[in-house]
Amino acid sequence: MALQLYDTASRSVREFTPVRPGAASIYVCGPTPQGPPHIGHVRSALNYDVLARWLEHNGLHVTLVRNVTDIDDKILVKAAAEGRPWWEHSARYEREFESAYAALGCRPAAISPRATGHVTQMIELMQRLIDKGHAYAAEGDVYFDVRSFDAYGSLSGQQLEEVQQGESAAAGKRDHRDFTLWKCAKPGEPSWPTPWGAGRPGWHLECSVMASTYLGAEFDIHGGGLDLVFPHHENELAQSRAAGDPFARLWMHNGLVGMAGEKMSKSLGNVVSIPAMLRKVRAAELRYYLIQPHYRSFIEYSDEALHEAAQGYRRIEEFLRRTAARGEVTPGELPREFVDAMNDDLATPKAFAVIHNVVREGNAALDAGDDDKARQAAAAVRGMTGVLGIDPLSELWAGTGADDKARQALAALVEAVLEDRARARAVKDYATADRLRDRLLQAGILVKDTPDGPQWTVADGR
RNA sequence: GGUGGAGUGGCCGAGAGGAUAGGCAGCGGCCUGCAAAGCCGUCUACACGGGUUCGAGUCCCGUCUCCACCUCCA
Repeated sequence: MALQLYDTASRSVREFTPVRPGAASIYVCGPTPQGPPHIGHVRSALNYDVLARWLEHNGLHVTLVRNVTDIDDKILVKAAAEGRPWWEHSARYEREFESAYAALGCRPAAISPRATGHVTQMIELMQRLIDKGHAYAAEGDVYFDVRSFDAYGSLSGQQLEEVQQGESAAAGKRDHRDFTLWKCAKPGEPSWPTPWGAGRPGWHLECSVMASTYLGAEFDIHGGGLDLVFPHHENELAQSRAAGDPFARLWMHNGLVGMAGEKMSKSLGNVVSIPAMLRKVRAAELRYYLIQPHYRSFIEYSDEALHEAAQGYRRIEEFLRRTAARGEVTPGELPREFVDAMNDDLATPKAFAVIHNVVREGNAALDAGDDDKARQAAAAVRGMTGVLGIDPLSELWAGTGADDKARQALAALVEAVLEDRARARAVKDYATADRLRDRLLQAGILVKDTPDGPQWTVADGR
């Protein structure tokens, strides 16, 4: 079965067929870095990271572009309030987004272009739209004429007549639903020269321009959060199509993350920061939590659910560690059911069920002493978790490598204590054995006896 | 007012006309010096009211509740 994806525009699941055979081009709406990222932003990035990994696993050369809208009203307002330049403000939070993505194993995009670096292309697009009668300049602003484009509303299913008052009414607008392509410069605000006067980009224009600059006039997938369908993506689509570009073939929208019945958002202030999350669970566990539910479903954040996810991850991790203790485990082939699940609109919940089934079979094999079967299961688990970016034995999550001198020293000390304990246990001196184990525990070292001898980990206290 | 989506067992979360999802937690058992892990077994479901059908979480109609978007948002 080939990959099927849900397409917002056609409201149906469609087979993915790339514009250019062997390659996949994806444009994802990234952040407007006006403040620190929260888990909703990261969820979005993670969903497309999983998509990209899956496409690559299927042999496609993936080009993923995630933009940064580095100028907008709020950035200007907040920067001014802090008495800092707008570009410093957005650059600072852009770095926070990038590091949050990286912390969760989200691989970098092919490029993360900034809106302000593409003003030349914006001017070109506006000129094309004006030439075709789809846009007009008025009092220094440039607007898109929504009534000139019949398909306006097709992506989101909005009927033009029913759309309520959009952006704040402006003097030069012909119709209150027309949206702003370019904003006239105001005193003290940054601006760039254009044939229609100095100003700065409106929202929407930057994405049309950056998508076509890097991916071409027609590309495979445009993604973003569900809250961007209208008006942002509707407007992008209108601009690009009206200008004559075929634009995205398929539109994907990820579900949002909520708290206490409301969506998490900067404006509501009910956000959970990434560093705060990473004090509760490890990065791989947070990633597991965010990608296990289907990407289109709404996640109602809760500590309990987060910890359950962490438990689930640890179960997989335990199994792999246990098996690896008996011999090297390398990533192997993916079970058919896993492949089918992923091809079915990235059905990660089913994919996770497959992983856990194989883990259980592998654990049973270990208990039965069937190491070959266990190793096979572990190989499959590494393969599956690898594609999802949560392989506990991967370099990314396995912890510091053997090159870490402090860790080596720690290992030597712990092993020495464990040897003493083993001697005590051998003569059934359990009082001494337990005292040694408790001493390690006090130092943060958790010891577990397994059929393969004692295993120790640095307890994370979670 | 318009548009889209959701209500599943203690919790999370799939599925979809005749079903062992999976995880976490609970209970019983095995294993274990203890602990942990693991294995086996097991209890709580499908918002409500009608209807279609031999048979409905699954289809149809109605009701209720919740969420998102139409203002910045991933």
